[in-house]
Amino acid sequence: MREPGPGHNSGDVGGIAADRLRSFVERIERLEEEKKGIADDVKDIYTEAKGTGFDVKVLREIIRKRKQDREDLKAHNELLSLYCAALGYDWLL
Amino acid sequence: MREPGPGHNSGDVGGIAADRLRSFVERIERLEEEKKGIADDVKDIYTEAKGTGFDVKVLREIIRKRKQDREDLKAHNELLSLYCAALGYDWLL
Amino acid sequence: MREPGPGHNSGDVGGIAADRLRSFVERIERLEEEKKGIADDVKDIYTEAKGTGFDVKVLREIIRKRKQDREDLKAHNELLSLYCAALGYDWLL
Amino acid sequence: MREPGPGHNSGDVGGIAADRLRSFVERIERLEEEKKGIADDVKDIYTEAKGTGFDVKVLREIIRKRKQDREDLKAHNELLSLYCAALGYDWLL
DNA sequence: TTGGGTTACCACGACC
DNA sequence: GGTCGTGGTAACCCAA
Repeated sequence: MREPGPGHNSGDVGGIAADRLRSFVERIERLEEEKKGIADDVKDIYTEAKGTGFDVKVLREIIRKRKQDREDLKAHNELLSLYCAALGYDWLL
Repeated sequence: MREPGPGHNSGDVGGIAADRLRSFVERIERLEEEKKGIADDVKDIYTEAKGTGFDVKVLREIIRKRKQDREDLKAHNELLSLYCAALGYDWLL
Repeated sequence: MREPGPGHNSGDVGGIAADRLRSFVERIERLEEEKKGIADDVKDIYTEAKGTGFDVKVLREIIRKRKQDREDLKAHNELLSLYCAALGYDWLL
Repeated sequence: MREPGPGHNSGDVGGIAADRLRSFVERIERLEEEKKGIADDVKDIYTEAKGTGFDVKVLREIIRKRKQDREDLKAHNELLSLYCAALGYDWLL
């Protein structure tokens, strides 16, 4: 059949590469699913921690703080690199 | 050593199961990293789609709408039409 | 007093026009506060609209779309239709 | 004319209180405009500061840090209130 | 069980 | 094109 029925267009449709487009959609949705799975795992861990008697809110704060510390450190290092580069002190890194 | 040195507490500290807590933190941070990796992959796909000539914003809208419940989407669209009609904003649809 | 006490530098400090800088900070923070106040007012209106029975999400969508350029909106909608047609996702519109 | 022409509905339309709805839209858009005006003012100040020789990025960081300090302080005080309430030490505040 | 407040994530737009 | 800041949406938690 040269003209696929409704619900599944395989060639160009209105000048659009339908297959290509569908492929993008599927790849993205597949990854989004994976991501959601992981997010659920994280949630489970928080739940488990709570069940063990830990305060979830505090735990979240620890995770958050650690993350921002890492980011600050990263920013710091980048600045350092920048300055060293500007000063010709690359050997210092 | 019964009293671990600073920087690495292994037993109960102030009545807290430090190992346990550390384990939670590490598991969560590990998963968060994975999650970020996937998010980056998704971003790459959007970039690729853009390079192929697709409109990323429209693509995102399709992905977003597809993960909504069909009934909810239908109800939302109808309400939107209704409001626009009431306001004389039909050009907006 | 040539050497202002700690906590309030009025002249040049380390070659920096401290007063000037402080003035900028204060003016900005003042405006930011105003901005926040208005943002809160907006939120209140949405709440009020909700209380009157309107769907806030739809209302937000109208506001959002109205501040887009008409031509851009038209182009976007057309592209969306096109993609959906190509994918057989017409139910999504 | 009891039936207003297209573009301006004043009574109930499709069971919708059009006037009410339009009023919400207008109030919100009015405030959003004000907000934008203020945001522009802020931008101008940054521009002015830049013209005076200040590093805008650093200035932004100062504003940001001060804001988060205020928020941390707020959080701290709330926690303090909470604990005092829990302990019956309200007189301490 | 649901509604409302809070929080975190994510996408969009502005600026550089 | 890359970054930053902001706004919206959805998830989670608590209270009723």
